[in-house]
Amino acid sequence: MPKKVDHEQRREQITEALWGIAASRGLEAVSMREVAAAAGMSIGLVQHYFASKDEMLLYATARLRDQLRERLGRSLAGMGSARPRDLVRALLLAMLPLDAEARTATLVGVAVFFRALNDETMAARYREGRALLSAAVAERLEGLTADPATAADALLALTDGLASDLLLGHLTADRAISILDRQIYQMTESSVRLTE
Amino acid sequence: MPKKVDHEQRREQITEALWGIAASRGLEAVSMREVAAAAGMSIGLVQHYFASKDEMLLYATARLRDQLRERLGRSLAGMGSARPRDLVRALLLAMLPLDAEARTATLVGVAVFFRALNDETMAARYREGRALLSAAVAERLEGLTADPATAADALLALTDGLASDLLLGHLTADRAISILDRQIYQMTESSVRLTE
DNA sequence: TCCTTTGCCATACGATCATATTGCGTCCTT
DNA sequence: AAGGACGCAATATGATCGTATGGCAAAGGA
Repeated sequence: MPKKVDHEQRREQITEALWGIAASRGLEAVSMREVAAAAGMSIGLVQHYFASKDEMLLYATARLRDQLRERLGRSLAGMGSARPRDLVRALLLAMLPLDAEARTATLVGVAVFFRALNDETMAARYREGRALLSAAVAERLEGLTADPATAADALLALTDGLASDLLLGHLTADRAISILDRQIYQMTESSVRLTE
Repeated sequence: MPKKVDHEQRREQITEALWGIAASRGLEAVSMREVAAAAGMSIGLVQHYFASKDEMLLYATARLRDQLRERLGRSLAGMGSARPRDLVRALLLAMLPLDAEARTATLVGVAVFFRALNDETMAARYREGRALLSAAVAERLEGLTADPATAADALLALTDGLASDLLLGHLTADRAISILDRQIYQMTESSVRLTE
């Protein structure tokens, strides 16, 4: 067998170029030519590692999910003994575009969401990930509120909305975090009130 | 002067065709050719009423804002004497994709939001409308909660998130409404508790 | 009645896209 | 060392895009 090249590494390299374009100029600006140029490759090379643009996008979104999982894991790491309420807070904060990396990820995520609206395959994948996320939050709300599943959906919806406002600059980071904190507090607080 | 044609009506007709395409196949599927075909016109005719695609999109988004305003007004009509809490509820419900017309409007709105992420002109327009909306909600929360402006932003963010979940089918209409109701209740209720 | 203005259409143009094709070094295997 | 598989590039192909252009029918003021 001839020259050995790490396919996975190449694919990842291409994917990062793709994310850069998607974050700065939108997913609609992503073309084979642009990606190749951003990755410093020829178009043919990109084609060599991804048979089609769809395959490339599919791979990129799968890696995005991996990255979110990593981010969430990192966020929870080292606070295993914290109160469940703080774990929920960490999870939700990790989903907000509060630093450059998270902003890129969020922008790409929005682009994927947008495409999913007219692509049932992507929509199914999106719903699946969403359900997992909802379950993860609900799990940590167990005992803190009367209806953890509903509370989790509400918190996730709020987080999504806050993320949109942050992306557009309608809210500042401080303000978004403050809103989220207040909400988490109210939800867990009121349940205590209800169950007393 | 020669033949008289209602320009505004033509433009509106074209705009509705554009919305149909944007709602069913995304804003990226909107092209002069597609719009012309959907409106049953020639490409040249569309060009005759909109000098460029950008001008067409600009008009379409402006009309979208008008339509939202109408919808909100309609929703508030006839309940002038209702409790402020119910007015807020009506406002927020009117922003959710709960019927076909609202779904189309929401889809187009998402498409506009998405484009605004990489288009500062559109972003500015979006933020402006958002601020107006936030003020309208906050105004009706006056006296019901400690910090009406923040509460309004929180409710709008939640509504946006719920709308996304509804579009993708992650939440049912009943569930989204229930979450929104609970949130409105908690916000006004808890403030009473805080201010007592 | 004629002529200018307008509504409208058909088509052309250049750019950009995804993708297919072709070719050439280069390295591993035998 | 020879040959085939692979990494990679250059270019061709056909589709689709926004927009420009030229022409024709009709209508209303002169």
